[in-house]
Amino acid sequence: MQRIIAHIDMNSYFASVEQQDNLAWRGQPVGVCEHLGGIIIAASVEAKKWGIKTGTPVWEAKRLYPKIFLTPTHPDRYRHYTAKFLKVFADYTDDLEKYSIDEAFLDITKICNTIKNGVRQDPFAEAEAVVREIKLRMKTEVGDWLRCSAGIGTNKLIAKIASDMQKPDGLVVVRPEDKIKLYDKLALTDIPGIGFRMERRLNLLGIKTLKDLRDYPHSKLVEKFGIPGHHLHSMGQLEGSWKEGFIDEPIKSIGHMYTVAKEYRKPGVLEPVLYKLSEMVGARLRVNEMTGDVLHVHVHTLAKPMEQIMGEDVRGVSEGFGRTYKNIDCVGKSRRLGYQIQDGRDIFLESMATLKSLQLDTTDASMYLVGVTVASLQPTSNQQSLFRFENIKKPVMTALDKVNDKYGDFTLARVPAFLARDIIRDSIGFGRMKEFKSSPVKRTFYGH
DNA sequence: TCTGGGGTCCTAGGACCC
DNA sequence: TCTGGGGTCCTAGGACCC
Repeated sequence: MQRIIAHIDMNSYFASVEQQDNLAWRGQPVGVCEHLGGIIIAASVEAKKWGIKTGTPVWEAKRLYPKIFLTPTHPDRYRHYTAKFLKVFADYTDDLEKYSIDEAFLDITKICNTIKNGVRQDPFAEAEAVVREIKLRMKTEVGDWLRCSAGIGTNKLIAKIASDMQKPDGLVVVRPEDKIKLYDKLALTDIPGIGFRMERRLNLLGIKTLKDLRDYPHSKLVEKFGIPGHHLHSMGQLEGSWKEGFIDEPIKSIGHMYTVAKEYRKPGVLEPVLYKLSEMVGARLRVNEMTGDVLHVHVHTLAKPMEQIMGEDVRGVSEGFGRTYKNIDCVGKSRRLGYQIQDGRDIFLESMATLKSLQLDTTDASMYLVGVTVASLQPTSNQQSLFRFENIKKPVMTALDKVNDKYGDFTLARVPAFLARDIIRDSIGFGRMKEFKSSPVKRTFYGH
């Protein structure tokens, strides 16, 4: 049987959902951002025509198109539509992999290899018909303003590359005999898995194009790169990505991070931020019915001036939004706790201990990002007795989760007394969304 | 005016055990 | 008292993805 994989990728997803739910914004430039001092994280098709794209600073977007509609993210709504389109996909195959919030792989091998009236059908023609039907159903059943681009190929790598070739609302079929043509069209970094750093390392070996990579000896790649050398080889052959197979993989870690806005960068700001992040992580652990025993805390400091890294090895230069970032100092520390953790308060106390052990100079106002992650997760169903004081804690947590689920995060919270003042006055900048709109629910905190 | 926040995988090197 | 090598676990951090 000819293996057939489809990759379906939503176009300008967050921005399209905002337009789907807001008629006045349809056909207009819309930008989604975390806060007005940050960057555009999703731009509508109309905004893209004005040169506004993911990664554009908000101030620049306003300069490019002053009347742009700006909105904060609405993760719940994006998840709502994702669940809807995954349900449509599930009508066509059991081998379905949600790859991210806006894209999925479908193994449609079975329904594409059919025999009608004794005649074997062309599996690629069948696949194209199936995906056209899916695209139509997306418009009628999921959201009439939502569009997606699809790619069809013999493996996940080709399907993903194909879906990227025609946007928006595209459909590209790559038959086995078309594979050779891809080598003339694609750059190294068009291959998912090859980024800025890997491209540079390949360039140093004289590998400048995808053809070069295809023709480079497998054994030499392994010699230079180890295990990733095997992945590079199969990417070069367009034979499959580093991840093949359709597995519903369990969640391995849950974390939150937050960038402290410039005007809030002052000594002592990290603790209340860490507290809020810890409670958010705890709430998600409870929703997912997971606990973990590894805690990771990390802090990023301000980017170094470019002149300081001139001539240095470019380690630490990171990529994103098609741009290369300046050097960023990151410190992080993981710790195995020796017990299972779930309660946000416990997470906070442990992460405070970790933060202290990092011995950062907290008078340094340049610290700007703090994150906390719980890893090495396992489902609570596997555990017998979870927590000390479970009989007291559980009803409290359940009640808190219920209220916050209905009225929004931190409507009700247990705040350690020494942080209460900072958080009530919102002197940490965690509530900058109020630049967009005021919350309909009065936020209430009580000391603990 | 000047860069988000959520993840996964992999490696290197140290600790520790046999 | 001194020494070998293999295996495993742990942590820090880089690279990459959307």
